[in-house]
Amino acid sequence: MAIDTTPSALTPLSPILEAAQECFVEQGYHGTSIRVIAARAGLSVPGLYHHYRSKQQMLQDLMKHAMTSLYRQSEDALAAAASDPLAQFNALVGCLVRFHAFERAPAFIAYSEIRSLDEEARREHIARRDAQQRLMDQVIEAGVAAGEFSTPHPTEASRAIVTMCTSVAQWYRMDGPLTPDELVDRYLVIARMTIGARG
Amino acid sequence: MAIDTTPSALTPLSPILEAAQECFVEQGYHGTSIRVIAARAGLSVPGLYHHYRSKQQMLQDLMKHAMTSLYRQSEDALAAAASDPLAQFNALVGCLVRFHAFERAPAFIAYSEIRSLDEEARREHIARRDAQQRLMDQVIEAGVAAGEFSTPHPTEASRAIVTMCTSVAQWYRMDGPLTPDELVDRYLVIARMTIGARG
Amino acid sequence: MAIDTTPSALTPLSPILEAAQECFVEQGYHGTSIRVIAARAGLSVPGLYHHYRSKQQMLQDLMKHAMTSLYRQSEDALAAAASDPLAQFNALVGCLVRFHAFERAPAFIAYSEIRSLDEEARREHIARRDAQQRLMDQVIEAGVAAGEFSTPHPTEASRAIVTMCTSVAQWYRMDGPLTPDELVDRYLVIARMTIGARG
Amino acid sequence: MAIDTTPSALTPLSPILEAAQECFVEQGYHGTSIRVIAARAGLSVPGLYHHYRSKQQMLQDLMKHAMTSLYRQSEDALAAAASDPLAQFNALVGCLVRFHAFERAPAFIAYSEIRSLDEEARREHIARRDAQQRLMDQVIEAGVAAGEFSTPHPTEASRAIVTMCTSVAQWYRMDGPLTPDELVDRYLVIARMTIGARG
DNA sequence: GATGAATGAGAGTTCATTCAT
DNA sequence: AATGAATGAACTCTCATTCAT
Repeated sequence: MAIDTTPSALTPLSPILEAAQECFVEQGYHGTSIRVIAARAGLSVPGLYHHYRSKQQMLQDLMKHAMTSLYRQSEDALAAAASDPLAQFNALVGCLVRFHAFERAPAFIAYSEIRSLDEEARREHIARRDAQQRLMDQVIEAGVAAGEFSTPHPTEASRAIVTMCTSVAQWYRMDGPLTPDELVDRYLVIARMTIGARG
Repeated sequence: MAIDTTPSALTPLSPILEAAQECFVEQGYHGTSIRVIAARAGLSVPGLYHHYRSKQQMLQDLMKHAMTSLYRQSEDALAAAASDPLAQFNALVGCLVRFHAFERAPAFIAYSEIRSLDEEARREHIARRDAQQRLMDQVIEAGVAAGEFSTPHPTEASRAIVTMCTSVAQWYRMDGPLTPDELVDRYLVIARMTIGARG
Repeated sequence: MAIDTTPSALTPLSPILEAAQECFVEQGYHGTSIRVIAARAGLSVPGLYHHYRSKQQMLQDLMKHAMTSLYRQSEDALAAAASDPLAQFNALVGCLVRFHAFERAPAFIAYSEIRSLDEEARREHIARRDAQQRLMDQVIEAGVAAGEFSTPHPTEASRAIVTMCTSVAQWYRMDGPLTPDELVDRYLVIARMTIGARG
Repeated sequence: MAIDTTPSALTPLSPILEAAQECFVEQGYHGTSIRVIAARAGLSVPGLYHHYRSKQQMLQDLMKHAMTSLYRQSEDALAAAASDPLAQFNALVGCLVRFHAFERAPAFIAYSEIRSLDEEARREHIARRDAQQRLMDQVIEAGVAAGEFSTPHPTEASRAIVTMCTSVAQWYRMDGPLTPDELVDRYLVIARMTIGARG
């Protein structure tokens, strides 16, 4: 089974957002000061404010960028795969694992800084997260309906699988013992067992 | 299969730590000020310092309390269960799910505030977390060695299972659609499939 | 005619408000930084915030203190005077002149920083200012009704008289050529002519 | 007595100064940022600096323009009037009232932002203000010397009358209950009473 | 055992101003 | 003539922490 592990071509961030992203990963949103973001980006503080209205704005831009990127990649992966449930499942799990392995920083922030978002942005973010979860829910439901998957608890299994993929962002290192391809292969095997995929 | 879902008897926290815990869950360590902890605990700020050396101290106490509680409960659950791999696995997964369902706040902090710990405390915390992970690793390895579990990737499966249990702390509500017993039942089913437990 | 020019016993301000008041007079509200208030009061910046919620709060306290003091003194002066229109008029003008001569700083701020007040405080302040103006309006109306005052334009005369008294705060110096008694005497003469008081 | 209430033909301000003037009236000099002036004038910030050296420069230009306009109008009004004291007094008071009614913004700034001027500009401004006051002083002194005015305190009366005229800028509205002509008429009556003009 | 008062340091943000283009 | 981008300094305000009482 040939799996495309080409690094996902995430549209690049501005140097400022890149700096903010690194800081948020390392210290968290509230643990990061505007001053260290500016220093990391090689600008003065007002130089930074020339481009972004506030620290909160940077966080919102980062979160939106991460979630829409993941969603788009997921849609693309599903569209490119065969339409049978197992192929769809493989495509989606592969996409999730790759995203969280290759794009660790945005992926990490996307679920660790939800509470740091202002109310409205938080609502929007959660809506995006739920839409992302629904992609997996639907693929699994389709597989169960087709008799391809045998899990008795599709909803919980769906959540469990998304969670295990998401958590890759917390520990995976490209220079660690597992190549990206190996990582994806193993997670596909595990995920298929979790839902009781045939074969 | 009778599963004990008695709320785990976690040794109670001081009112101050209880207040700090709630704040850390809602706003994060860096997003929480000493003043709001004091207010929540019904004390003055110096009153709080009379009991705890610093905000960092509170975090360390909370993290240690959470991790040692979980570890002790895990040991107890394993000791109380039959010694065959499946029983041990069931006991450990059940313990994890229950802990993260009943003790959401400490469980949530235990993995969301790692980076907020001072260096030494962080090292200790990570050591505890790894020890906790090793419990699952060992149970799964034993099952695989005994031919009871069929997963080809025990290490990754172990991590995946711990992760799915841990994530319960993020969404489970006692007043939601699933009773604790149902929750544990379903996660046991899913986890056993994930490792390919026999039967 | 014996006029009591005892310095009005304005309830004293806290050292912080005293400092803020001086700064606001010299530099204006927006031209005054919290730091210079703190320095003038002999405190650190947070020391100042321990007592007052914000710079705006200091301004509001000062404005309210000034306006209520003036109003109370006006009421007292009117109550202590004979009830005939001229006596009432003399009492009120004398009170106004004395207040703006002795309490130059609060008096000056009370009309120079209205636009610096937050919306609600501004509404309240204007209500107090209007109530103060109404005291003069009523005294003059009574004198006109009684045939004691002959001005054909009581409303405008009332405003003009209050204004001329108010403006004393802008130039009068206790160590200047006019003693307070002389000042009051002259303004009484002028004000009585303005409304065409009999005799 | 025919009073000319033609709106005083103040030489027009540049759009930038016009914008600055409005801002200074609404927020004060220190409460106004260069950015909001630029926005109001429909220019970029550097575009604004192309025309004016600094915010202080704008203020100085505005203040000088206001004071010289008022002085020139006063001279013109005095020159156009008959030479007897009452006619001169009427002309000057009428001019003052009209200026402060028609040119509220410059008039308001001219006395509310004195302390915001740099030292040298402040000295010049105060000299202009004193010269303006002297016009009134002289007219009143002449009337007293001629036995036309009976005030025993010409200096204070002069200040009081200028103040009452000046304060028109703070409250008069062209769309309010008083037409400009009525306003001028009433203030003339009041002012003449204040100095005890004959007849 | 508890608190009102205080503080140095630093938070996010905006200031007036300049410069390369 | 005009602007996007940049900056040092300063803004209001809050931080974690301490100390005299």
